[in-house]
Amino acid sequence: MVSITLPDGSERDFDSAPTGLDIASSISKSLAKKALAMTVNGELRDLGDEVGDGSIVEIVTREHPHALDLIRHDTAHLLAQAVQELFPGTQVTIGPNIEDGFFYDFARDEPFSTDDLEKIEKRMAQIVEDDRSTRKTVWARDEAIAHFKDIGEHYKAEIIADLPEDEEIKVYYHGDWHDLCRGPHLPSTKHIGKAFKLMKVAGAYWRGDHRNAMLQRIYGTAWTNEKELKAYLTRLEEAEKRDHRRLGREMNLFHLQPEAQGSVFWHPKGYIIWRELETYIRRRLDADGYVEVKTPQLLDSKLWEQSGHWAKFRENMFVVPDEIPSIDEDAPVISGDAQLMAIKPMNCPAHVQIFRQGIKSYRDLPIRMAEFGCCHRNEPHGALHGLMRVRQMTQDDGHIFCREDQITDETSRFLALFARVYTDMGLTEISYKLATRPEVRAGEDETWDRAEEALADALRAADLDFEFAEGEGAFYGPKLEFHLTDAIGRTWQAGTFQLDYVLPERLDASYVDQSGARQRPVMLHRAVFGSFERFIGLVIEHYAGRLPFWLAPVQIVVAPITSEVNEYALECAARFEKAGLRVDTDLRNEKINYKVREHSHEKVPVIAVVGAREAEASRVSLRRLGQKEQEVVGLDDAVTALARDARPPDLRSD
RNA sequence: GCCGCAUUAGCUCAGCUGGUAGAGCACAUCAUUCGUAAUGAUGGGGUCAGGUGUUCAAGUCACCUAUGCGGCACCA
Repeated sequence: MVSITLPDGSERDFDSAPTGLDIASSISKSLAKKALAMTVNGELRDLGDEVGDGSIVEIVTREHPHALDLIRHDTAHLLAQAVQELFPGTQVTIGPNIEDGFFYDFARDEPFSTDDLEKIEKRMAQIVEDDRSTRKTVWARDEAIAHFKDIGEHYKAEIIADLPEDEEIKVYYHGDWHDLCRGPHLPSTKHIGKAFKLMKVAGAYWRGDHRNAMLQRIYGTAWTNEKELKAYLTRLEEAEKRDHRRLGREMNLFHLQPEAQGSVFWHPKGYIIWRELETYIRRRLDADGYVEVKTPQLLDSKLWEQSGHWAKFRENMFVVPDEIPSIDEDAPVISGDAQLMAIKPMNCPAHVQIFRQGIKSYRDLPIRMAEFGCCHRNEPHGALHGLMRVRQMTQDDGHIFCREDQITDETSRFLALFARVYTDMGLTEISYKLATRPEVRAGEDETWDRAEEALADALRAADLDFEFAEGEGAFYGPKLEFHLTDAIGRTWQAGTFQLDYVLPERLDASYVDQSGARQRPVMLHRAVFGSFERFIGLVIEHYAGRLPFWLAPVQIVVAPITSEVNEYALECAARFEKAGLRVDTDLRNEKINYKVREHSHEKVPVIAVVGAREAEASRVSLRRLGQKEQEVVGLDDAVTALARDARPPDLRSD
């Protein structure tokens, strides 16, 4: 007798160990039909698995939270199956689920075209129609390796060979087609449904290593029903509309061009956002005890050799010979024995140079040194992306030189600053990561233990949920990373906080302690925005271009209804401007509908419409972006109210 | 950097199997003075990313280069 407990607490008895399907059938016929898989004591399993006595079993149907993952993974198998039927000789590799879908990597000499995707989709639909049933088999390791080698699936054979010794080697059949897989899977292909779509083809390295062969990755999405699929596709379209590259052009904020790839041309309107952010963060830093500095753009390569950057990042630095180039056309421009300079890719070594001037006492610490430092990094072409990944960037950089016993306080202090700024910006969806020691690193393990623990403690003290990014720390110390997500779902690091014991050593920074002995300070690298470029990109996308009033490049447009009141419109604009507001007037001979439409598209927060009635009574009709209602108020009141609205968040007392 | 795709007017895009460029918006001019998301008419504007080749003939085919896009790798 085998006894099974259902989620509602009821028990069912079977003569012998039942399968999930047996259990579902014992409950109802319709449940057996709908069943996709089951959980046994909380673990997701195949419906065909036998269940032992005393287990708690839940039948998983399409409505179950696990269903979507199952469907997506089955769709990945479906894709692989269709590809191998249509393109014999193609090898399968891996095909995991990802956010909103899945991918599958294939090894094939010919690239897949967009037309191929359509063909593959059709074949996938056919296989679903065929309702091929799933069968799980367990293989002996050697047998499995030999088999996959035999059928020309060398990547699979490699995967099996690398599986842990105790791992069961499961091969799933969907009809005749089979694949190595951990499972579980749906009972048959028909359960996948129709709500899937292949999205794109891309290259990807085998095992994520650029030294390996490049495979062809097909991305797809799958949902439990077609309505969800449609909603997802709509979501993608909407996301595209808030892409900062598109809004940057539409709102005339900035542009990029081939002659300066990866470096931004900031237009007047875009640069207003920059300036507002800069003066804002400068006030925040001043208030938080930072001193601001400015350091050279071009520094001798010797300094970079000493700091360790030359060895690690030489390829990504812009290097300049310190000599006058030859004007003789036949002679090489650079003689070859010139001393090399590098355009700074970061500010830290320069800040250490300032720290090193004079003798520092333990009483001087911490020193919080800030710089809006313009850095250049020769990023690979394929990495460049709008404002998010550029070659010239300005960091809101800062380095805190402190004693080891001050690390915890300084970390907490930074987290508090960070929280204030991001709250002010309206950015709430932040993911926190603690990047720990990489394999290749400097420093003792004990030091790393202390450093990682200090950062983790500070995060916990600030009550922040975070995840570990194992092995992703810098070579000199662990990092806190603060990530934001862009319109198309990619995450970008914005702020960062890094502990560094190495650079002070390499660049010989020291202070004098209470006993008069020289000590190494700890260096904390930190940025709140990260870079102005990326941060502005993220802010634009976060607000879909509808920036908060204080950041809006043009805050008010005064639009007269007829030319009769142009004078009055100019007078209003002058008043707004005098109150420090950024205002435009639109005196064009156009209908008010036209003007409202256009400035709404430009995402101007307030349109002040004036006609004869307003001019008569010294009033303005205010229309806020996205609202139809208007508010007719006296000009004086409008000026006062809008000037109040325009205050940056840190200058508001109410 | 790697794989794939793209590059046509300021923007968004047509242009079938090669016969020598088209729309909408924008812009300019004129008319219109019209109360909250497009007034009408007229007009100007392109060495079809750059280069080389195939061809009687190339926006269209091939190759190279550049840039962009989607991924991958990288990211102090």
